[in-house]
Amino acid sequence: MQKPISLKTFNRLVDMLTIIEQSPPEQQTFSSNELARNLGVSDILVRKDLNSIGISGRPKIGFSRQDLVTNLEHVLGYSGHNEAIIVGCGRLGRSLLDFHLLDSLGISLVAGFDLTPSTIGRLEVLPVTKMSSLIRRMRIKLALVSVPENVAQTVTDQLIEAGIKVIWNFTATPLIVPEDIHVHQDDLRRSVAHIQQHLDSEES
Amino acid sequence: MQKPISLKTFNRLVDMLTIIEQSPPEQQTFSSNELARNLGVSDILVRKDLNSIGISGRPKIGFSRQDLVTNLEHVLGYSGHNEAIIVGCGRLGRSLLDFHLLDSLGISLVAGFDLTPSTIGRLEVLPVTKMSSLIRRMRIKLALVSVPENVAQTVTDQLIEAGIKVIWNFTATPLIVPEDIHVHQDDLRRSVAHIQQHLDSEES
DNA sequence: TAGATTGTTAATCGATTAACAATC
DNA sequence: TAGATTGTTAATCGATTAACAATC
Repeated sequence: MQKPISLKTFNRLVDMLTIIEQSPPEQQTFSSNELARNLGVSDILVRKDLNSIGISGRPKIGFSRQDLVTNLEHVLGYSGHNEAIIVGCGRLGRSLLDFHLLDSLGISLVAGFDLTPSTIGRLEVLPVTKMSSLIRRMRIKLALVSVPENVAQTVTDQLIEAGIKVIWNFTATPLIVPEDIHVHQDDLRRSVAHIQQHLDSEES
Repeated sequence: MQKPISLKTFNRLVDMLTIIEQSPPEQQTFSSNELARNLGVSDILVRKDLNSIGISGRPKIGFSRQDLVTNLEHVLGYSGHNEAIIVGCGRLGRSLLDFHLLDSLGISLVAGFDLTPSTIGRLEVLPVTKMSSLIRRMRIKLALVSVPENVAQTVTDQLIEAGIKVIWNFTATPLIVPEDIHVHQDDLRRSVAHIQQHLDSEES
């Protein structure tokens, strides 16, 4: 009966894994204090977070690298490799397709879909008419959506109908989906708003 | 003596503006309930958020579109247009350069920098040696950083030295900066982690 | 007026921190 | 042992919600 971890804790755990991966490989232990400094939070919070997913440290020593990496990767689901498709291959879609960072994080795009077929890099862009059958045939569960705003909901409905379970939405349109489907909203707009606010305060 | 708005409120305000912009232009008023449903939060919270930035509604009527748009744009800093540069024009950098969504959100990239000069679309990629002087000459305040992890901190130091005040960090390296510099961390890794977790739970 | 919707004050809930005991 | 670091329990803080009064 583990209680679910909060979004804030989850995000900090992702950041901790990043910090550890970027540390020199010979460093075998990390104190909560060291992680806390890098994260910009308190050491108590780091210990709480780690304890909550079953990682415990040793007094006077800290947390072992091995332990941290194994557990964090497990909890964060980094072990698996997932196939995905992308719908809408305009400018944004093309950027994402060409975006090998996704690869390195364990997501591989197997096909793109658009009204007009083409090829981008080594990836085929197929006509939307073939979308549903490919999703079914390859049992794809993840779709990136970067279509024009006015068709976002229609495309979403088709994706779900075909068996997609997780949607990464790069449009600004809030998508309406059934309970069991998860939408991850890209927050470029939020990012830009934050940045602009800081720039504004800079000028004044 | 306005008290500063919280990050969560800020994010909801961004989303509210998006919802309003996407609604049919003839819709002149919005009830807190309607906005709340679209945001997936309670109506009370929507009113609290709006009140906190000085927007008030009218009982039985709701909030006026005009009022919402004007105030939200002002608070969120959408009015201005900001120039930025990008350092590191590898795959990720190129995607960002070609990413006209940034334009539409009020950020225009004026130049890219890399070890080897080139041209991407209509944008010049200049050698890094010219970076500092251009930042000074054009009084650029915002830089997007998408360099290899191992030079991220060095590049950051140069940027700050040249007068950059806000850094949008697309590397995973946590950047160390003075108090008065703001770093906005891109959270692609967090996004991917969230998505993978949902995919994992789907499989079980 | 009656009904709908806003705004405010108090209550609740969850996340963070403080204090301190436990342990290597 | 003494010192450093973890882990736990209680206190604090902030954000959300509930209840209800105000108003068009």
